[in-house]
Amino acid sequence: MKDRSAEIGAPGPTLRRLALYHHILVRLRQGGREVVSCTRIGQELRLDPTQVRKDIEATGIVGKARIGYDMEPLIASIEEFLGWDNVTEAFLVGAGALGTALMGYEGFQASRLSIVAAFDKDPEKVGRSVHGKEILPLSKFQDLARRMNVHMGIVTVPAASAQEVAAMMVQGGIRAIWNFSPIRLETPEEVIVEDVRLSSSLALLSGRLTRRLRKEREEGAIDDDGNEAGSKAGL
Amino acid sequence: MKDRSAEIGAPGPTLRRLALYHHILVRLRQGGREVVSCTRIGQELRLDPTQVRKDIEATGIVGKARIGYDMEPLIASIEEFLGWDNVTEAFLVGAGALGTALMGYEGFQASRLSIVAAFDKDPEKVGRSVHGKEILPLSKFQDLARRMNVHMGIVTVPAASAQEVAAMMVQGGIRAIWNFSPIRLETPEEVIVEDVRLSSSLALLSGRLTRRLRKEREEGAIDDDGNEAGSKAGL
DNA sequence: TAGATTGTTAATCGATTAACAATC
DNA sequence: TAGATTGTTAATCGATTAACAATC
Repeated sequence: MKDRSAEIGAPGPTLRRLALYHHILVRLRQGGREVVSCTRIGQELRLDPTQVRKDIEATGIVGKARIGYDMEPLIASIEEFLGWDNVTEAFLVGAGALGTALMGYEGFQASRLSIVAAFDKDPEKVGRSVHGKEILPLSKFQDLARRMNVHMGIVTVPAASAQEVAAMMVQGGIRAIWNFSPIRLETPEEVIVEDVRLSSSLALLSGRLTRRLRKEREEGAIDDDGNEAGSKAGL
Repeated sequence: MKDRSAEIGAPGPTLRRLALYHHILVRLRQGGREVVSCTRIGQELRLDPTQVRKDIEATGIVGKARIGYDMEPLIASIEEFLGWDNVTEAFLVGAGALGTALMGYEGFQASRLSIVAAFDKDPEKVGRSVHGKEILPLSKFQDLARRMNVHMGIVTVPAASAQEVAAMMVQGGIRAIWNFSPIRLETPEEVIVEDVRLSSSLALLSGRLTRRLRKEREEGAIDDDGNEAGSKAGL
């Protein structure tokens, strides 16, 4: 009865891990490997083999007991499940540092993401070309998105304009938004939003680092004449 | 007895959300607001107020029943908890598209992250300057990191060299690594690693988008002479 | 055959959400 | 005072991990 509507097909953590498996499998295939077990994949990523199995099961493929999975069908199955079997075309809005980087990023080959156009509201930027693609004015977004049947939008504008850009994307028929801004986008439920929150990621890292360093400083400061009192037996 | 060692102070989700709260609070403060309740923060982010309260509680601050929290101490408390009360200096390795973008990224002001130097192994890049900072050769990393007491490293090199770079960082005394490569870094347990997996994030988005579009196409294809049979009452 | 691995069900774990007394 | 909100404990939920039969 409950339909969160975000949960299509598989839970988020599974989708995310499948991308990691894919990366490893492609590497193993290059090394000439033709079969692979969940145990093996789990070793590479330090994940529980049962978890790997469940994730792979979600893609619908069946393996062979005692052997594992045939490499080619497994990779194909993951690619189909992630939509990486065909090119996904996307429009990017916000040709700043981050947007420009994404346009030139080499890491999207596996996913076959193709950023086919970039838009910016800054007249200074419009007309310039980034990684071989001309930056277009925002006014052309909606018409082009519909005509070219582009369903994915990438938001790399500052927080202040992100909501406005998202609304425009929805108007242009965009169905999935990759959001690099730090705000929560309000969108109709038929639109899928995935947030990349760099500041949250950094918060985790800096929060833990700070606490660790503070703690060590405190421990080291018990004795203040150079002896590091709090440290465990030196390794 | 169990010490996962990653769980210092607060669970990951809490740290991540605190960054979101911080962003909203700063905005509300700019608007002149002097107190704020968890209910209010929750509304902005569509989060359960109880969850917001628990997260805030983790920072150690106490509020006032019926009122909420005083804005200034609350922001200060979050900043202290995340280590955002002081500048964190970081070294970045890999001056490609992504690395360059991070160096010029405007979104790090709140966290007071300062990327003080960038390194690259490509002699072509070494010596050039990016956003006002000269790119240095990898060979200088360890010595500089120790001399300047830099504890955070940012990895924006391709997968193939990421492990090698991480090892070098550890050797240079780096204690926290922000990893943008798609591989799992092997590091001693005193090093904190936070992965930003763009391909996993994209997998989630493209996987769901693909399944949704495929499903709609199937539904729409029941009747193939132009009537969109599967669609719900048009809005 | 022996044993590693799949497929699947059950138990555990941790995070989220609900409930409610205390309070200003 | 009334009622919104904090602080805190209990219940729920979903994801991870463990257990184990089937199998090649």
